[in-house]
Amino acid sequence: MSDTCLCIDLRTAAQQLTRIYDGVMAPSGITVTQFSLMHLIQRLDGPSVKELAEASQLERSTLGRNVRVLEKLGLVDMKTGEDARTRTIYLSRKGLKSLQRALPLWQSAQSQLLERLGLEGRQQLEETLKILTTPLTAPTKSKA
Amino acid sequence: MSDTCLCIDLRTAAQQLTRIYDGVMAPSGITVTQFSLMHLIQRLDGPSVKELAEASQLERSTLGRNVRVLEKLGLVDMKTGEDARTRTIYLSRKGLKSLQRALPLWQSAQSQLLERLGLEGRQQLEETLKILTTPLTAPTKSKA
DNA sequence: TCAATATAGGGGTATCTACCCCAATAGTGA
DNA sequence: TCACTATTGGGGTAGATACCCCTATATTGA
Repeated sequence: MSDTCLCIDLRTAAQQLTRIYDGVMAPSGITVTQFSLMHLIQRLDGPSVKELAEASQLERSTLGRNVRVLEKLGLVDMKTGEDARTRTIYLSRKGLKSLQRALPLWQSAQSQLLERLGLEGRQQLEETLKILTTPLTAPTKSKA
Repeated sequence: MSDTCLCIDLRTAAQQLTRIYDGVMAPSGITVTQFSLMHLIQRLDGPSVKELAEASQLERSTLGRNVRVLEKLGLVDMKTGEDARTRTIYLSRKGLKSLQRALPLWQSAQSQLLERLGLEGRQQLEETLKILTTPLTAPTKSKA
């Protein structure tokens, strides 16, 4: 049992969970990945690529490409910010509608799963993920 | 707190964990993804693409492409099976050496994390992932 | 036997992801 | 002011992933 790779196990579970959410959200026309990104865009209210990347914990270039997909789908718009280097990202009208259409579907999947987990299970999961994503080789207390 | 998407949380954690493993395993020259695939190839002792895909829970085409990367790196070889439609996959000498070089590194990362989790945490995680990846029941599909 | 069906791989295409590097722009210090 | 540095996006490249569909090869049934 302990010979299966924690990392691969977690990744596989995440992929399966993605498929579950995507299945539920299919009628909305957007995936859970897109949904969460759009949700974040709405929250941050016109973030730059860098800000959105940090908030989503994705590489700037990765995030940039993901946003471009949304842009191609007409779900978000971008315009140059005051700082001419930056590009601010915001939902288009169509994007907002998609987000609103997707919200109850996401809610449905999310709440079913939360219910399954129970409050304790949810907290345990959160704690466990924190433990697993804390960098290794930190030479215990005090820095190098 | 419960407003963060379980799916995205899990995926993000898996990505971070992948980076952790990859960091530890870097000296071996292979990633944790490649490691686990090669490990599986060794275990299954010359699997077909389909068999390896099932064992790794990946799409056939996905798995095929992943194997091709390993092949390009000279880590695995393939040859046509008795059934001329199939291609059997096995580690090359170089692949075996890489795997052996990587094993203690993987072991190191894995055991450190397992220790952090504790036996109970490990079992809880396993249970939680099972819960999260069990398909949802059809949400009373009333058309539309 | 041989046509109909099923299976195995793989290509086309697309998304998500990351790393490295470059150009444009902003900020800073002499 | 102006050269140096830092920041922001984005391109190049590449891996991992999935879906759809095609070809080659079995398998099966009439």
